[in-house]
Amino acid sequence: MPDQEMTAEATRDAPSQKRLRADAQRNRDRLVEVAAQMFASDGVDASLEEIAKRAGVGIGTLYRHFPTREHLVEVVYRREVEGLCHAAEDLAREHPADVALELWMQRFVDYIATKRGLATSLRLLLTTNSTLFSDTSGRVSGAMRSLVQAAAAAGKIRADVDSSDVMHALGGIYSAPNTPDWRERSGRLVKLLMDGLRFGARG
Amino acid sequence: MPDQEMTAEATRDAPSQKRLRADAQRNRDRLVEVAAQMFASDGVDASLEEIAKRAGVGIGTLYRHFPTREHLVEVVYRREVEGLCHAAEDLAREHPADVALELWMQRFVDYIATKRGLATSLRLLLTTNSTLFSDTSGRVSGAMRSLVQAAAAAGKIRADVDSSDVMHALGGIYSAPNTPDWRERSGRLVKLLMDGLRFGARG
DNA sequence: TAAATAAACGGAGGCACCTCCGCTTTAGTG
DNA sequence: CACTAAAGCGGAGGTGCCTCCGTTTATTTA
Repeated sequence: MPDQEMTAEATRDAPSQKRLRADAQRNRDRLVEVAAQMFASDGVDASLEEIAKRAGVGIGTLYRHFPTREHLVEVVYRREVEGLCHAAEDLAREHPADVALELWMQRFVDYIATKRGLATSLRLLLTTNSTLFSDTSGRVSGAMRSLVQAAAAAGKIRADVDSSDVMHALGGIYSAPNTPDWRERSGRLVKLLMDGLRFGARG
Repeated sequence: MPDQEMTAEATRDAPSQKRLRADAQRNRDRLVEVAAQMFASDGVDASLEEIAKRAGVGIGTLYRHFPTREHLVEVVYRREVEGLCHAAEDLAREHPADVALELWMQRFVDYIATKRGLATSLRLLLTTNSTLFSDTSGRVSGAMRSLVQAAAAAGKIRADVDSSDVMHALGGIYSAPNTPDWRERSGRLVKLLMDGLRFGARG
């Protein structure tokens, strides 16, 4: 068996599959956009009919583009990761290396917040569609690595740390309970971590 | 935190929780009975309304007893395991040790068949409610162990095998694809295994 | 045995899911 | 442009989920 299922390949902005008609593309984009908001605010069980309505399309259109809820979740998730990785590049361009790293980590917290919301649905996806996990976690840690290395090379943070250590330090965010003050606590954790990283930097 | 959630404790026939009113107990039993059949034939996504109807109760009654689909699945699953373990004792009493073992393994195949049907829903349960898994897998392998040891002691099968090896041999059944002829193939596997076990027995 | 009360019942109703197919729009072609 | 085939749209409708609450029934008490 050459490839098993071909679940939801097209990441959309790369026209890898087939050129969509302009209106179809527009609708699809809006759906993903709205779904991302809804999933973030209401959890993955957000009503698909509501998503369709807010995107200004019929429920049929939603289902044509995303045959199951999981398809939609996957696309949103990939988009989230994509955004996170892009942000790393942009931040690196526009800020001093250590600031870029800090801002990115704050953004990472947002990302985790989304991911927690998606958790239940993702659990299913990640066991089924295991490439999804390796794909994305690889990309994310890659982004972090380049930020850390850049900051270290610029002397903005100490040189004796490995990006995987930093990643590991952020791990605390995952395991922390989902309390209402989770967001603030995580923010403080990032600041603290940055202090630790800056301490003893040569720059 | 002493105990986390207390999900669906009462296994029913042990009045561990609270004495139910006679009619309530009757309805509950019927629901579980019907659900077991329906899950087996239609998969875990069987319609709950249909289950209620066939059990001759209203949908409200079903939901009072089992607030979520998962609760119902869990009870059915536990009941399945219970039955399997009881069967081990009964068979051991009524048949020569090796025959008992063989019959039980055939029954084990049926059990797996159910479990596969339940797989999707169970996956969720088994990650959430981890005691469920350790509970049941312990009980099952315990039942198998006593059958194997009895047969070995009686000289009906060779003595140089461990029950965990037999368990492991049955593992092939799990991983085998879910083809239509799965049942027959599994049946033959059991026979084959028994031949292997009997070979060289002193009895 | 009759009355009182707590427990259980059941199904209507509201909401979400998803399919199906007649209608509309787009992107080519002459 | 006008025309047409293909692509896309959308929402009605059938089904299942789950809650809520007025009605029924088992059990207790007198």
